[in-house]
Amino acid sequence: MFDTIHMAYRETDQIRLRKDAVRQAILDAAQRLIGRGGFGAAQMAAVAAEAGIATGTIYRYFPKQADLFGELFKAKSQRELDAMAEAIAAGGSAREQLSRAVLTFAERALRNRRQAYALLAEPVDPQLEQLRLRFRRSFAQTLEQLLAAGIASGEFPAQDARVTAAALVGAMAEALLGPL
Amino acid sequence: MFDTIHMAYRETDQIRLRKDAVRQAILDAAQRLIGRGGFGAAQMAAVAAEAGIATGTIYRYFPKQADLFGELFKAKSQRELDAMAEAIAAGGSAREQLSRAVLTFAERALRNRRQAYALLAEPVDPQLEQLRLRFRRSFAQTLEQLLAAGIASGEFPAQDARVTAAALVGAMAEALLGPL
DNA sequence: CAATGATGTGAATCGTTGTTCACTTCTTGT
DNA sequence: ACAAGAAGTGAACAACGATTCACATCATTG
Repeated sequence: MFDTIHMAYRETDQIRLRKDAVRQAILDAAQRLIGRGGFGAAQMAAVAAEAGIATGTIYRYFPKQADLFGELFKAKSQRELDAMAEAIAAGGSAREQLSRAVLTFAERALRNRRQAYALLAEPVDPQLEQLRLRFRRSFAQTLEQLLAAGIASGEFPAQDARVTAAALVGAMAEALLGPL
Repeated sequence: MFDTIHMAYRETDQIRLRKDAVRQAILDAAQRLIGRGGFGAAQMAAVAAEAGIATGTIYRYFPKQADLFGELFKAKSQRELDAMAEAIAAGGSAREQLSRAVLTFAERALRNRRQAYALLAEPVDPQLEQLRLRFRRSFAQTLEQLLAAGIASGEFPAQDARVTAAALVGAMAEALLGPL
């Protein structure tokens, strides 16, 4: 009885690698579908089919759809935020920085319209909407800093930088809504 | 056989009045619920309960939920559009007109926040989203005319009035999103 | 190979709302 | 009172996609 105890199974590197690959395959599949048809096209069954696995398998890696979407949403939004920050970091006058920031945002959105629409305006469930709001605030804060610097240096007239920043974010989004 | 033919029933004024009252009661009930919790709180069953009638009765008056919502959406949005037009019609310089237009919009939104959120940003089904887009365009067109006049008179610098108008609409909406 | 424990599966289930419809109730004209 | 037709009812239904779960399969170690 006691000599048949088996400490069988523990995760090996081989398995860990495969699991990472599956996880990535799910993310990639979802990304492809979102890139083509927005979040609406990325139903769990469709993602599974695109990834070549069963629906249930997704749930071994992401407890909820919102977790899967959230991870992608964060990654993509963060990339846009970084791109804008980089555009600003390139230096120049506040006016030049602001111009580059807005232009960068718009150009990148127009280069990947479906994704931009998904990130900016597509109806999503509350959990994602929360994320979207947070990122909008991040964009606004980035612009707000820039504005504040411009105001301090006298390059921009005195104004409420926070409101102006929010207005800029809204203006960019709305002006892009047509083309998207 | 033939002497028992009854031309019974035809709509009388009494009935027409009652039907109008029921229809209005449905609209009022929906408006109250939307004013308290947005479109999401105005499920058909809830509207019926609020109006004191059965769910099915609503469908005697509105074939689809979107028809009910659409009628309210149009009425409310049109009122806001009219208010903005009135603010502009009060005259003055282009700058003054623009200032009044934006101020009017913001003040009215802040006075009825839940409704403003419902009209501006709450996730809704595609048919309503279409309406929202159309009204956003109407607002933009109103502002665009104003901008064009200001540019023609040399009061505003030369610019693409259409883009600026869309940006203004977006800026107003986004800047209000925080308070809402 | 056997035992163990994990991962993979996908059909069935669940939850949520809008919508329907067979039936009841009411109104009208004879 | 009665027949005809309309309005009112609300429980049942439909649609849709996320989520579950009992089962199959695979990997690991003694």
